Amino acid sequence: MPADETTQRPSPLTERQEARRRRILHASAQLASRGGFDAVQMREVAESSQVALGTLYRYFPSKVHLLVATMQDQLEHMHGTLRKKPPSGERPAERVAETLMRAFRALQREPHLADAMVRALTFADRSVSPEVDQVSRQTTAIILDAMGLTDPTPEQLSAVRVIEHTWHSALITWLSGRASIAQVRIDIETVCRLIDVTDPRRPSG
Amino acid sequence: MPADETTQRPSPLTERQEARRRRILHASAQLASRGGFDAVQMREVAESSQVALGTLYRYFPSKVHLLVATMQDQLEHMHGTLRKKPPSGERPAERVAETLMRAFRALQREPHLADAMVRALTFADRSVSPEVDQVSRQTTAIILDAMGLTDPTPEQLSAVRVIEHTWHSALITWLSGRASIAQVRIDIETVCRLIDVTDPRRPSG
DNA sequence: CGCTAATCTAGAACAAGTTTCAGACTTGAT
DNA sequence: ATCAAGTCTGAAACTTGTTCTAGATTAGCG
Repeated sequence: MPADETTQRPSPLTERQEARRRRILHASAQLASRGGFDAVQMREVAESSQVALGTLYRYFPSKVHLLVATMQDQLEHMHGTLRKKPPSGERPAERVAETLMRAFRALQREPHLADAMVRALTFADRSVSPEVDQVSRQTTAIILDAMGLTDPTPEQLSAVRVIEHTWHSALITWLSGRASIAQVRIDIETVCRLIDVTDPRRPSG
Repeated sequence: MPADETTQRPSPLTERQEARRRRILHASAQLASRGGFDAVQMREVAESSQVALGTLYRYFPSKVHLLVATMQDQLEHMHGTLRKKPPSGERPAERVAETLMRAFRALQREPHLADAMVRALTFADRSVSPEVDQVSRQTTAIILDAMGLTDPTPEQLSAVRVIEHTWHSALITWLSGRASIAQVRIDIETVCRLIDVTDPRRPSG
């Protein structure tokens, strides 16, 4: 597969560039933690990461790109954390619900950061598709991990996609104050039933 | 229930005010149809609806408010259209999937308008909660209509919420070019299986 | 009709995302 | 060490959402 402009691998960064990138992502997460999406102001990110505004834009071509990259960063971290303590439920549906609720609790500890990342993710337009896709793949991996599957059927993949849809949208309703934590939990548990329905070992699946 | 500031009924508008409001919503939908969220620029909306910018902001306190109101408007219209030709499937799950696919086809005819409305809806923050809630209630009504239910159980309501989550999020993935029309259809059909699972007439529900 | 409060208009001003540019600094190759 | 190409900086400019102001218009009322 030839590398087109949306797939090309980033040319390797020098040490200083890598350091700049990390400073930027750190500043972004820090500002987001304080006041959510609106508090991440590009001039402030540039200033607190000691980088010129133009440079910030060279690394991340828009605020949404920056916040989606911040999310990638946090997700990787979370996937690592989740791996250490695998979910304890017996049935796959239980394990997935447990995993998502654990992630949800982590987000509740930094609601502003969650706000910034999730809003950026759903507001992203086509120019951010590759990055958003990457986040989606990572999320899929987390869910499949929890299910204990390495070789899902197309039906199961569809169920996983629906779970991801529900996860994102439920987060948004919670973040905008239209749903309680309890309601998010119920919705997650409800959608996880699809895992049972699409389990090929089930007779009626 | 006392009317607080978020619930208070709007004082009745004069005829000219009603006309202004309609002109604004019309201009908003028109610009959105051309170029989506970005093409709805407040100065342009004001100009093409022959209203001063300040007046536009008096009617709709932000661009997101305006677009969510535009969505309310379109949804009402769609609910009316859908009522005329009720879905033909036998099982509730089929009828809901059919209804949503019909709505989806309508959106495909105006993808830019869909983009503007859906992006506004998911980007809306707490200040728009009442309006977004209204849209959500309207969507719930459409789905319950299709199910043929007037008295849903809490479990069924949860399934409906999950269907709405999937609907919004699947639309977003389609609008941002990350999912095909076929994939949206599959996701809708998949999530609609929850209707069977939560049907109280089923033994294992 | 004539008054008062509310509403509307035009336009300036402000805020934050984004772009641009000239000049200084790094990097990599020779 | 030196040169060319690429990168970074600081600052200004531009765009679009939002706010503000002063004056004109309108609506409701006696």
